[in-house]
Amino acid sequence: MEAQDLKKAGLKATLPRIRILQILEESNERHLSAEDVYKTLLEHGEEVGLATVYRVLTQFESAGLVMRHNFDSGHSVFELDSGDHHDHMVCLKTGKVIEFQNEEIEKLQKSIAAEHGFELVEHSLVLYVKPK
Amino acid sequence: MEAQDLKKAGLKATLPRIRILQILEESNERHLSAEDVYKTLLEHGEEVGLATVYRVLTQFESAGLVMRHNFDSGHSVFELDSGDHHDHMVCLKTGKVIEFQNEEIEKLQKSIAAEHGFELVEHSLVLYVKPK
DNA sequence: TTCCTCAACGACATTTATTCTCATTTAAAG
DNA sequence: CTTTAAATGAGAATAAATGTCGTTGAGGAA
Repeated sequence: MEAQDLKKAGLKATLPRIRILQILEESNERHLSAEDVYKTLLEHGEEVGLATVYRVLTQFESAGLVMRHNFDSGHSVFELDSGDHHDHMVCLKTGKVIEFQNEEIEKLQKSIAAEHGFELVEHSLVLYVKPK
Repeated sequence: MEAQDLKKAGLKATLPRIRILQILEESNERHLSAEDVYKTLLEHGEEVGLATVYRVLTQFESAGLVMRHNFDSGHSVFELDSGDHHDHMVCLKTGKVIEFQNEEIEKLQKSIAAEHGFELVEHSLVLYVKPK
């Protein structure tokens, strides 16, 4: 039923878009770079250009289907936007990414922004951790 | 007295390093990209290569003299490490960067990491805000 | 279903941020 | 002042991402 999701998001249901959406859904990793997606397409024998992957991921971001993260790696990674907001913890040893939620931190952020006369639009919180 | 700071950090006190340190200290902006530093050098008529600017900033980071941030802009910015830890708030309208500290958020982060069996090494928290 | 049109695509050139290479220069120890 | 390893400048090289442009195809119209 992916084609419908695309139409709802205002995007024509083209083959590259459907395939990329599938990869994001079915991948073991929740966080994929454009290159990751591209390589997976190639492995599946799909004929999709790298430029298209970048274009489509950016469109998905605008459409609210995926979220883009810039951890400290110098390139973007994307994950399906499941609606539930969460932050990330990256293990410096293994590179593993763990997601977490904390209502209290969210509240504090809003009040900090407000204290400075701003409204919080979004935020990025990444904890870099190592095994104890 | 910058030369001494460099020696203390284990770096030879070369002209490019001294100049770059000065620029970081004297700039109006606390957060400068490598390009920003390079342009400032050119304006001052200094003959320093761009590659050197990148090298020196990376060395400064390793030596703990500066901190590197990767906001959402696709390139790194650097600020002098004054020792006092703080997080950042970026205004989406003006691009202005405001610094803040919040002890409570810090504590929560540590306990979240601990809950997952990790030790917090460092973190990156950026609030993207707009004027109210 | 077939046709038509514009959005989307693939291939590849280009840009941007950054790093690498290597011949030359320089800080600072002797 | 000499020596020498470390640092530098110039420019080539790389990686991530975007732009260009001729071709293709999704999906509404006929």
